[in-house]
Amino acid sequence: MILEVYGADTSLEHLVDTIRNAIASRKLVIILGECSVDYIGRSESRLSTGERLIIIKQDGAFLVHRPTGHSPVNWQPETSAIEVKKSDKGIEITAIRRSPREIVRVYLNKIELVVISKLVDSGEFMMYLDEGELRDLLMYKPELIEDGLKIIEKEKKLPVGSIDLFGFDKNGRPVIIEVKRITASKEAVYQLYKYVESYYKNYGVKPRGILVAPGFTKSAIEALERLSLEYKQYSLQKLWNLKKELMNHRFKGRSILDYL
Amino acid sequence: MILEVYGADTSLEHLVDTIRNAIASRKLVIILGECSVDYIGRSESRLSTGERLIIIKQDGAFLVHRPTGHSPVNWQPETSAIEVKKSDKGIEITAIRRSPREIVRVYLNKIELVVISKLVDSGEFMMYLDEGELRDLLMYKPELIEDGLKIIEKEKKLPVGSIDLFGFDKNGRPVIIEVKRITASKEAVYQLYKYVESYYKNYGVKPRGILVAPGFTKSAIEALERLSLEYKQYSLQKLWNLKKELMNHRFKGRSILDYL
DNA sequence: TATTATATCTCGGGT
DNA sequence: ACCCGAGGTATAATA
Repeated sequence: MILEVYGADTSLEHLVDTIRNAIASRKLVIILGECSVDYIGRSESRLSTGERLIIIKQDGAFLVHRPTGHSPVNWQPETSAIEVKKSDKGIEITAIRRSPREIVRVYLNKIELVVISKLVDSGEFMMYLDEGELRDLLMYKPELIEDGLKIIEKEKKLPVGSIDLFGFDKNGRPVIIEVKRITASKEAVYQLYKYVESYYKNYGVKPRGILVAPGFTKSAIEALERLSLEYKQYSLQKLWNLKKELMNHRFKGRSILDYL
Repeated sequence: MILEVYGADTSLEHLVDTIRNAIASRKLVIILGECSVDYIGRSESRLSTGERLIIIKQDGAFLVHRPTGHSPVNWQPETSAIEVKKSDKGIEITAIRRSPREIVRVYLNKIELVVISKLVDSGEFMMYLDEGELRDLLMYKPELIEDGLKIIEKEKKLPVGSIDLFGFDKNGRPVIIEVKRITASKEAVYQLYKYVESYYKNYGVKPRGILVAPGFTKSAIEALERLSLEYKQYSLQKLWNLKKELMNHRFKGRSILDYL
């Protein structure tokens, strides 16, 4: 790992050069120092002086972090240019984004530490049980929602959007299913309602609408009852177990999950 | 600014102690090193080995950053405990959150740099022209939406949520206004529709619904027409000028904006 | 490029 | 503690 560390004793000129070169050669830059920050773009903001952590990532992502909180106070998700220049008081860094047109400018008046590095990271990131996977698992085992339910399509397109799962119940009545992976709020209910109405308008048959989630807010249940919609709670644990089971059942060397 | 810097030559035992103490005394910890990361909580993820930047903030916020991208690959917005222990290969850091129950565990097998600091940041952050401010400006100058419009209430509560602006047009017909500060999509239309329907049910009078935004997606305009709703485009620049104007008109030493 | 839906969304404000 | 809505949301998928 490349690693250079500069302290408060380094000359500003040298720091400016160092940071410029680091950005040009797509290195990671970490700065600890006192600064104020201006932002102009989709909105406008101004942050007065304080001690902060500034990070310029190897792809130009730009972050200004205060000492607390998960989120950066100012940032630039992707930059078209990052300008570094010496000002009379310290160093000015400007991170520019082309579309939407946005500018973050940091006025550093005290620099305590600059770290330059180059991280090598080819690690694989795997996330389990996102909404799509839940939907696929429920499609594979619709009896978890209701006995006799047959799912015939996922992500069925309607004029107003696409339905998570679509099928027919044991009486042959069409069923529209909306899946959520966290507690469903009334927003989810309106989403489902929208699909049910749209289906009704398009096909002339009133379908059942079922909201499937690990939990429901009170107002969601009220809305469901008011709109004559149904809901079914599922256990994340059960689906997780189902997934593990399916991962062990392989077909032609691939997990069954790949075929859903 | 407190500042301690430790390189790869520091003993693991000493690093463990240093990091533990830093966390206990609510300091900022920055680590550069090679690690893998596990996460279990609202979802589950696994990240295999690679070089990363780990940040533990003064309030316990925990971030693992890869060399690219705005967002951390793993994180904990707030922690109830952070445990640091020496393992056979390196250092293991576990960030625990109580509610929702979540755990992020980092297995560091190479540590290149540890920085401990304490940032002092009492700077004030001001964001201009968020949705609330736009709404207040439109309330002050409703003719920007329509001539003869009178706004009588903001954030009017309805069973299904609260209306941004409520008033009456020049013919005395009630008007429900939904304000967006970015291009409005069909979601915004459904939100407005929900309010219009709810008002109709509650008061027995069909109100007009106007979506006010700097722009509209094609499907938003389709939905508006289908649902007999109206829309009005505003110029962010115009509102920005109005704001600057109001900032200069002061009353009892305070900006007029404070009274809206 | 624009639009849509999701997110371990986060965060703040309300009840 | 839950619920709700806004966000400079970011991000990935899709048309």
